[in-house]
Amino acid sequence: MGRVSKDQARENRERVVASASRLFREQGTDGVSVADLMKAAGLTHGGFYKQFASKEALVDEATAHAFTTLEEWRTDAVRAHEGDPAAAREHLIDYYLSPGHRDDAAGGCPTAALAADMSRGAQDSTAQETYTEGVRRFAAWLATADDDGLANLSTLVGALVLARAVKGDPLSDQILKAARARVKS
Amino acid sequence: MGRVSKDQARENRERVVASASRLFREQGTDGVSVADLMKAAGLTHGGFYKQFASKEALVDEATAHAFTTLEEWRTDAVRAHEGDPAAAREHLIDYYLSPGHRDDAAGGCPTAALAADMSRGAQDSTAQETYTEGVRRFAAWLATADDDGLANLSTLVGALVLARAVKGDPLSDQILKAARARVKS
DNA sequence: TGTACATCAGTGAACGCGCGTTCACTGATGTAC
DNA sequence: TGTACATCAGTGAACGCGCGTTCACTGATGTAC
Repeated sequence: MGRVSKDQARENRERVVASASRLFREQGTDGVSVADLMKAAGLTHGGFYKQFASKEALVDEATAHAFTTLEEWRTDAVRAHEGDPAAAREHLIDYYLSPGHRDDAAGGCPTAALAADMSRGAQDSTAQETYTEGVRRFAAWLATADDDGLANLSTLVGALVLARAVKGDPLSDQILKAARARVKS
Repeated sequence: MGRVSKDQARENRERVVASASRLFREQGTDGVSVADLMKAAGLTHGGFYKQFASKEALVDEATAHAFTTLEEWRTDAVRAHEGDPAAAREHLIDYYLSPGHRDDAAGGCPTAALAADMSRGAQDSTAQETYTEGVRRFAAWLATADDDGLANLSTLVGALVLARAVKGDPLSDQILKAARARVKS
C-alpha cells in the first residue's frame, strides 16, 4: 500500500481515536497495546507514529473523545424531556445504573471506566485534566438548587464500579438497584 | 545464601504477601512485577516460585490479606465506640472519606483500590470471590434497620475513587466533603 | 549427642514473548511547471 | 490539461527492554542412624 489521500488519512486517524476510546474504557490504557489499537482500526502497528507522537498522546485524545459520550447522553436526555430537567436527570440515572451500562464499559461512562487509570497514571497529565473537567461538568449537570451533585455522582460512579467488580454475583444487580433508589429519592 | 530455616521461610513468605497486598492496592496487579514484589520483601525474583504457584496465586492471597485491613478497621471502630454502633460507623466513615485515606491507597480499603483489577481481571477468579464476599460484609456492617448499606457503600467507594482520580485539583477534597455530608446524614 | 547425608529456600542467569518505538521501503497522492 | 517529481500514510521487520516463568546451582537446615 502506497500513500493514502488526506481524507483517507484523517478518517483512519479518527477511527483509531474512536476505537481506542472504547478499548481503553474496556481494558484500561495499559491493557491495550499499540498493535491492538491499530488492528482494531484495520491498520498495522508501524503507521501509528505517523499519526500520534506516542501512546500517551493517544490516551490524551481518546480520553477527550470518551467524554463526548457523556455529553451526548446529557444532550439526548435533555432533548427527550424538554423543559423538565428533573425528568431528564432521572432518565440518565436509569441508564447509568442499568445492567446494560454495567456490561458495556467500552461504550459507557469514562468517569467510571477510566478512574483507575487516572489514579495510577502520571499526575498532571493532559488526560487527567480532561478527566477532572469532565467530572466537574457531570456533577454540575446533576446538581440541583440545594445540592452540588458531587454526592450523587459519587453514588453513581461507586455503584457502577462495584457492580462491575462483583459482576457474575447477584450482589451486582442489588448494588445497582440500591443506588437507583438512593439517587432518585 | 543456602537453605533457610522453616521459620525464616514462612516469615519471608508472609512478608511477600503483606507487601504485595500494599503494592497491588497502590499500583494495580498488572502494575507490579514479580521482581518488584520480591525486591520489596528483600528477596530476589528467582525464589518466587518456591513459595507461589504463579503470580495469579499471589494475587489471590494478597487480595484476601488486603481485606483483613478492612476487618481491622471495623473491629477498631467498634472497640472505640462500644455499645454505640452508629458512632462506630461514623468513625469509620470519617476516616474512609479523609484526604489521608485518599493519599494512602497502599494501606487503604481494597474495595476501592482493587475494583478495577476485579472488573478487568479473569471472571470467576478466587480473588474476585474474595472481593465479592468482602463487599458483602462491608455493606452488611454499614447496614441499619431500614437500609442494606449498599447505597452508602457505593457513595463511599465512588467518592474515594473519584477523589483519587482528580487528585491535585481542589475538586478532590470537595468530593470527599460532599460524600461525608451525604453518608452521615 | 555426634555424624553423614538428603532436602529445599533462595540465587542469578536464562527462556520466549509482547511491549513501545524506530526505520528503510513502497507507491499512490499532491504539487510545480 | 499533461507531465515529472516530491511527499508522506501505511507496511512489516527490527530495536532494546521488562515481563512471567524456568533452571542449575548453593549451602545451611533438617533428619536418619
